[in-house]
Amino acid sequence: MDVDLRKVRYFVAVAEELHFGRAAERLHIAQPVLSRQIRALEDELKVQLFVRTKRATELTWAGRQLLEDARPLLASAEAARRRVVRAARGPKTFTIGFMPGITVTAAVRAFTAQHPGLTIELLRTTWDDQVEVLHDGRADVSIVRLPIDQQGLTVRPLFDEPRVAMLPADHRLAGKPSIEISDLADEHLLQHPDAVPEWRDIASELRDGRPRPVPTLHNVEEKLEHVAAGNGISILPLSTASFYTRPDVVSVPVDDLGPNHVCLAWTATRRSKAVQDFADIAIRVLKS
Amino acid sequence: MDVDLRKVRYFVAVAEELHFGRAAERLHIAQPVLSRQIRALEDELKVQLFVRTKRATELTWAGRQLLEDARPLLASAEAARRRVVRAARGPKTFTIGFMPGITVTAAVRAFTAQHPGLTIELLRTTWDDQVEVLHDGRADVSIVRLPIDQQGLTVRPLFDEPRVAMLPADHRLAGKPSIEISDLADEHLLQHPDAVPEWRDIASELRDGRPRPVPTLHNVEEKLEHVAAGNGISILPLSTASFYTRPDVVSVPVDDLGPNHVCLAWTATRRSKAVQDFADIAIRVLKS
DNA sequence: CTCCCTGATACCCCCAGGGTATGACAGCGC
DNA sequence: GCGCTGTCATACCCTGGGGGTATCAGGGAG
Repeated sequence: MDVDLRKVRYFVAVAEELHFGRAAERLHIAQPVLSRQIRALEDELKVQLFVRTKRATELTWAGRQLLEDARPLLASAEAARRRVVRAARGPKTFTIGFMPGITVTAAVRAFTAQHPGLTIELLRTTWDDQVEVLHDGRADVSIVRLPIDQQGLTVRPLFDEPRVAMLPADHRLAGKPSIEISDLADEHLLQHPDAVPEWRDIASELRDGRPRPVPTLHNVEEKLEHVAAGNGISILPLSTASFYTRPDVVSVPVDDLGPNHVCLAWTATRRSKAVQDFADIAIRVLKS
Repeated sequence: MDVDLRKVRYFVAVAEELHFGRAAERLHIAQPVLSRQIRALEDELKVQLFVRTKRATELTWAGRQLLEDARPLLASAEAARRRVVRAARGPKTFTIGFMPGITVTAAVRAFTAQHPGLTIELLRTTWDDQVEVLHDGRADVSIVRLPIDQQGLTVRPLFDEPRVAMLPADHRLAGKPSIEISDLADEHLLQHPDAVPEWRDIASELRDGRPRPVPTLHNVEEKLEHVAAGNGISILPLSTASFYTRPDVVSVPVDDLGPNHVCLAWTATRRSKAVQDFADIAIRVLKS
């Protein structure tokens, strides 16, 4: 009748390892058990998932299809579970994720007025986990900065805001009224290249596409610390830049840098009146 | 570890019936078994899902949350299963749902050229099942006519097309160069009111909101048969209207009727290169 | 030809999911 | 107040399936 999620999880392990022994080890079960579970799954679906030749294991087309579907399925099961556990705590709570520098007060106020019985929680996110908190059920909605992986999410645009370059106070460009991206071509960018798509182009043009290693800096404070130390520069949305101020770092407008798109996102598979209401309010209140 | 989908299904039955006995009957299992399974689910999640007073069963907040998440979860499990079974058939097939009257040839051509190894199947849908085929895994993408329930789907607009009124050839308005919605206020509309949102307004204005019973007509042929018989009128997108022609039914443009929005939709939780590629091509080729 | 690597098979144990019979308790009718 | 009824929980049994270990079977490498 229903597929067994345990078997699906086992399947994913085998599909990823392409090796029953290693997969079994990873799952902390014995190899024969795993062989039998996979065979049981194949029997249930009446479909062959792997071609086992002696000496090699590989996926069939059906297996590829299942692998494609399995991960989101397991993820949404896990997210549902987390949401249920969370819901048990309060009469009803509603968690809003937000990136630092974004002001959600107005939307929260209006939403509270409309849902007096609801406990509203705020969850500060970073660029890395702004989407993750939705998938794992930690937040009901999240105010995100593009670009994000929109996979499995419903995303509604709220507003755009300009981005600025953060430079050490003693940098040669510090104090200029405005600069262009190409002025920064030789600088080391202290963030994931996806966060600043424009960078890829100038970087590959000017440096032959040799990407410099990107340090993993997960929050603004750390980035600014490195900027101040002269290890590189950072591109930030204006509101974030003006939220974190320190004397040894200055911000400079960049003429030809596209704006940062701020959106509201939530899990696409959920229909909840609260989520819908919040979306309506946020779009009305925050949309520029 | 993973939630058991069987238990979740059982939970949904109890949550819907709010009665263990009836739910058990619906599930074709004995009532004590169901009681025990629900309790096991509660223990697993370490959360109370129902408040059982003698004489009544109702949901806790956690239960409400689970009910909200459970149905999409079960649906996506079922859809994944169907897709896997389908994938077992061919080396790789890609199924495109479409509403009658929509020409997909151009997009399919371009897509075939890009994916020579892929077998492309076309699945004709109706207004009722255009979304269903996505949720149950019968199609990978579907070309839909709004309004639809966008729950769980990613929807990209393709183009708009005008809609016309289909009238019996001997109707008093037949042959007019164009009419307005209000001219049709007294007519019986032979389709689901959601399909023609403008209707609700004039219907409630002019007839005190008493909705006439809507016959369940699932395809265009049946609708036109009834139109010809004088049982009512129908609103159709222009391309559909010109696709089905018969001498005893005529089409008349309606000035103040909004256009029909044609979109491409697919399941939001899926990331597949094929789906993404088709979306890019369809938007490029079909977008007006 | 032999050895090793890898998945499959055989067999055991035990728990969980199915069943039936019955209990406990609230509300209602008389 | 007593008994009836409706409803969920408890007690107990049986079977199947998921976990384990020991071992087999077959292909490649040397």
